Amino acid sequence: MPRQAEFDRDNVLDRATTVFWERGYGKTSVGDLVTATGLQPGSLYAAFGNKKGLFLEVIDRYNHGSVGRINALRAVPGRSIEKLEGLLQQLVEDTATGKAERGCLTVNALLEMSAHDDDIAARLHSHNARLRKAFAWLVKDAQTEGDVQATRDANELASFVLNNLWGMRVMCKSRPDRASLDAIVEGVLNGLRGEAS
Amino acid sequence: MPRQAEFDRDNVLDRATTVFWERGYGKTSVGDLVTATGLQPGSLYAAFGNKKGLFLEVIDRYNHGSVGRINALRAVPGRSIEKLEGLLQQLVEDTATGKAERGCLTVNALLEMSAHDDDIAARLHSHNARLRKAFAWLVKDAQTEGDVQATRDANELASFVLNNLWGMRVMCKSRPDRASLDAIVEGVLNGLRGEAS
DNA sequence: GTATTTCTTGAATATGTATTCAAAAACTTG
DNA sequence: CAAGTTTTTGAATACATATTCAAGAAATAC
Repeated sequence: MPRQAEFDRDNVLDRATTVFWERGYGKTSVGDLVTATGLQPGSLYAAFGNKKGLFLEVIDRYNHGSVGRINALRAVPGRSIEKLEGLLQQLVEDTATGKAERGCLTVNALLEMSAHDDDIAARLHSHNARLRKAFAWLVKDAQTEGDVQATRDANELASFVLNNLWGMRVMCKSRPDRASLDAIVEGVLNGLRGEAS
Repeated sequence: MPRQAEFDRDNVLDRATTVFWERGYGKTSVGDLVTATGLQPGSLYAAFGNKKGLFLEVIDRYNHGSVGRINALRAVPGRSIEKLEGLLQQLVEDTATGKAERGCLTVNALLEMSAHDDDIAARLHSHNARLRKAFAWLVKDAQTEGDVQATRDANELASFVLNNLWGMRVMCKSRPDRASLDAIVEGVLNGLRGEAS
């Protein structure tokens, strides 16, 4: 068993993630990936097949991380509605300070690629389904704790939450004022609590 | 005053809009625009400067239409909250049936281009400001009609509405189920009505 | 130390792109 | 009809791109 690869796959994927995140799929050239990862074209293609293969692995990792963070949050002690609120407020904070200006890799990729590449679209759809399921569990927790109306389906409420998260992933591109972002969080919480009309 | 241009500028812009909307800015080649508009490269460049100039004119027109529709809605008789609900439900309908799969040209462009081109980014930001202002007027109407809590700023509530519209412009790419979309509308209306915690 | 297998290198390939420009065509005015 | 001006044409330009591949380098096994 001679000579093993020199590079660290995780490290390469991290660097590739940054580039794809900042530039998008289409505007990221293989040359950009070569300089960012330190791998020559030949090595990149040997390891990941092609640009698309590398991208698929990047978004898989990204989604795995996102879903993992939600699930980890569930395990932490505390009221679930406050965890949800904390999540939203963290995004507000990052958006208001410009830290979240790159947006969400998944959302960016969905808008850029879903109409052009069925493989990438399918992957992103399954990622979204997984993320929504994770949120649905958190919402369900909040329902049993009495902080969210229990009469409505947790999956659908999770869609409402996700809808606002994604909206903010759009809004972050135009540097919104904090008051508006706070109003969004308030709106989401009111919507979850909501009395039927 | 010799020879006037043969093509109809509005017609050309309409066709260009369709192409940019379906393919995005980056994946739309000048060749695509040539076949879609029927104009040869030279004529296109004479009329619009370059690809970016044409795109800017396209998104200007698009925003003008969006804002115009909201303002026109205000002039129609009826309760403003019902107009808002109708707007949301129309988007739900189009999203559920796949008619809105192209998403929103402005949102698509914002995510694709804002990090890459300052001119386009600036234009889109001012478009967004105009759209939010139009929504704020509609929300303000609903406040004076007593259907939306009057204690909160109309601009901020408009941001909450817009946030959900934009979320749906992301969601439409993954063909969401109707129940989730309905839940979003319900959540928005609850959020607007909202009792302070 | 040698043989063997794998990784690495980076130039070459083939394709696609935005943009320009000189020549031809077409319309208007006198 | 003739002169003048502008539009239209489409091939040429200059550049960027994803991917391949043959040669060289490096590590293991015996």
